[in-house]
Amino acid sequence: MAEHTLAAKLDHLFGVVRPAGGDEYSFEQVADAIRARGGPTISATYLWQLRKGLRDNPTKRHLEALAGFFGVPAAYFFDESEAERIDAELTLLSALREAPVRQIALRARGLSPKSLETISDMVDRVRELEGLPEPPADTDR
Amino acid sequence: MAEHTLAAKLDHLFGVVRPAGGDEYSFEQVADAIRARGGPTISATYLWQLRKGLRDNPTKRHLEALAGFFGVPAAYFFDESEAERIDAELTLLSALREAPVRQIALRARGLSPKSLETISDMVDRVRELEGLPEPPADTDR
DNA sequence: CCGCAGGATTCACCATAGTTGATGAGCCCT
DNA sequence: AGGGCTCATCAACTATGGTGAATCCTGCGG
Repeated sequence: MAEHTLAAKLDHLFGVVRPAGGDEYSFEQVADAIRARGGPTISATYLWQLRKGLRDNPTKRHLEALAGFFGVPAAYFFDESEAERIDAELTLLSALREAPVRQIALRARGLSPKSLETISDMVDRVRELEGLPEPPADTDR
Repeated sequence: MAEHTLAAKLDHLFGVVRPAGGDEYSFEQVADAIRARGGPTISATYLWQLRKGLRDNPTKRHLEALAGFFGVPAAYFFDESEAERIDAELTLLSALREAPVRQIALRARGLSPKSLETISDMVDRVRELEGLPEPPADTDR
């Protein structure tokens, strides 16, 4: 199930870390974003090849760029245990990449259970009102 | 002092991890040892180039092989500050382990900016009501 | 139905990661 | 004082990592 090939990991990342809206990043988008971050050039085609497993064995610089973009340490692509640890946090991590969400999470800490529940309900309600799909499952635990 | 180029790191490893006797491994010895361990082929010349900095940017497999031989995690060869920064982020996440907070963060994703702001305000208000101190600073940025 | 806009594939090609082979400087024998 | 070893360095060459342009899909507006 949990293939620990590079392709599988990348595929997983694509699935989990998404742009604000909802659908996965396109290869093109990722390529552009990486260039924009000051990373090395990387072609959309190549990203596709890596994800599909047609190419494994990218260079150090490209690994750095990928790790940087997806917000994981480079070790994610190497170490198995590290990868697992991070996987547990990943959905939450990508959610927290958006500043406002982050803001809310940080400040919600320490509130009484009752208040938290109220807020949680409110979020769900708004979600419903805005016609959003079911949220991704909490992978942890 | 601590150059954090790949070359410097490799050089350091050569200096520090030595065979039983005393003197450094030769490039040839390392190349052979890596092949013997079932790793990919790697030429002595190439090792030299890497150590001298004439080549940086090796492939994933070669990085794995080097890390394996010298007994360090592959992450060793990547930028430390970046890794630390991301690790800090991940640690922050485990601070947010409390299920309800987590729940809120996950489901707040994708909401309109306006809604997010409203919720954020609400959280602050409740926080105030419950007499909680100023929230912890956002370590990002 | 038609076109067309954006994305996934495909594939031939180019740049460079990585190799092979040669050169020469030390070092140890005898 | 010179042959034979080992090793670092250099200079072509090769293999493969990585790219760009063309092609195939798919959904969508007219």
